[in-house]
Amino acid sequence: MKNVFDILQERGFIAQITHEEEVKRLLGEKRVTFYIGFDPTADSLHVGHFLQLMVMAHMQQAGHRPIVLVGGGTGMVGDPSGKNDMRKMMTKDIVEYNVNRFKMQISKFIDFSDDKAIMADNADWLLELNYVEFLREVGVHFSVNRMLSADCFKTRMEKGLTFLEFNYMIMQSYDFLVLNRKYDCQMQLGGDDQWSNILGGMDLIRKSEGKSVYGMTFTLLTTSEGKKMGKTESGAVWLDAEKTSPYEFYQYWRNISDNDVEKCLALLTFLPIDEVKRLGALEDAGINEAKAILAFEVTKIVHGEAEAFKAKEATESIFGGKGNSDNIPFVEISSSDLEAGIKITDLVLIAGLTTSKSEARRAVQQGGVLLNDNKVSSFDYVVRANDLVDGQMMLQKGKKSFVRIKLI
RNA sequence: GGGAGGGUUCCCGAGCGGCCAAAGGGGGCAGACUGUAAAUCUGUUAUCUACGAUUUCGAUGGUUCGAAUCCAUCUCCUCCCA
Repeated sequence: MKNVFDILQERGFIAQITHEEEVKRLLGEKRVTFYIGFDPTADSLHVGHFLQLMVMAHMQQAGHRPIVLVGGGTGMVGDPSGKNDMRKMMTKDIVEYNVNRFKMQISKFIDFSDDKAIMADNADWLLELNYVEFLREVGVHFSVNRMLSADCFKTRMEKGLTFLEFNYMIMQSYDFLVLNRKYDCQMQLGGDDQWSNILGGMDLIRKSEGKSVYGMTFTLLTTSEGKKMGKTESGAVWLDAEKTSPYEFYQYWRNISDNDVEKCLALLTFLPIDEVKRLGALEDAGINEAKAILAFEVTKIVHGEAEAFKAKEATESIFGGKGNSDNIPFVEISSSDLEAGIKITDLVLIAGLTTSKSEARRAVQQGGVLLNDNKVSSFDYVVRANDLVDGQMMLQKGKKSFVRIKLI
């Protein structure tokens, strides 16, 4: 059986690693307990978290034991790494709410049965710390000079850094120590922006326990243009179906840039690496087809096969003229409203294709709104019952946004 | 604690009494070209009961016929000194 380290490496996950040889040996030898932390900065996981979950899944498949650490405590402070400005402080209630959402979502991806994985929340130990005791036990081991020279504080040295945030690194380091004592956790993994924080924890464990532990970071999901992946005009791409529908989710990957196809296939799907390479090397129509596979596979992992299939069918129906149009997202309007006549701008707004009537109006003026495949020529147009085709209407804005209008 | 500078529309950043819904850039959206890609070009980018009206320039109150622009108080941020 292949060492999971090699798998992660050939798929392009690994960015930095503390002791390559030791880690590789360790992972090949025995069951290793490792952890990744997730701070509850929002009420849903997003694509960046998904990458971390994929790593966990690979590790778990190789027989190692993941600890999912939810940051109910660290979330109260906020990680300054790589941030230009201080995050807004979240209230306790929001943090708690988000923590619960995270726990629910994560349990869909990781198998927690039979002690195969552990869920922990650092609120359990961070919130009740005694300040002076903590300083004496943990604080002594940190050199402020060294911390300040850490890369993750660089940008903040210019713009200002509060003591609150400065402590984040120490809290995260302490997490590692606690998990090491409690579960014999030997590795911390994370996004590459977590490198400094991970090193902090390793140092702390070495100094206070005299034990060697390891750290590994993963490449951040960026587009070939260097932007963070998983952002759209309407915000992040969420894993929560309520916040980003499976169809939208599918579409995001279907529209990915040519240059990013191979990377995404390797990182975000379980397709064999040879297949990934083959698909990534395709050109023209081929690479376009590879995107369909990518979209399907990723959607399948996140939302399940049935939803992935629906998204695919909807897509084929819209863009390929075949397939089942029943799966295209829809909104419902009442037949009495339709009887009275609905202005096209209102309909566009109801359908969620724009966020204001002004925007809807502009879209119509620019020739960007189509009703049942016909360009709507005037924003004064009133939609009536005779616009129904087979009892419904297809409303389109631009080239890619489609919504069915159904009657209730 | 003292001093200096600053908070402008999604973001950056001009404006410093009327010509300001506010230059320019980025981003977004739409159109052309395409492969639901990238690049490029064009238009557009507060809201609405829309040739007009309403709300926006950290907050509140004031001066003025009229304020993003002036004054007062508050608040937050950055820098320098302690």
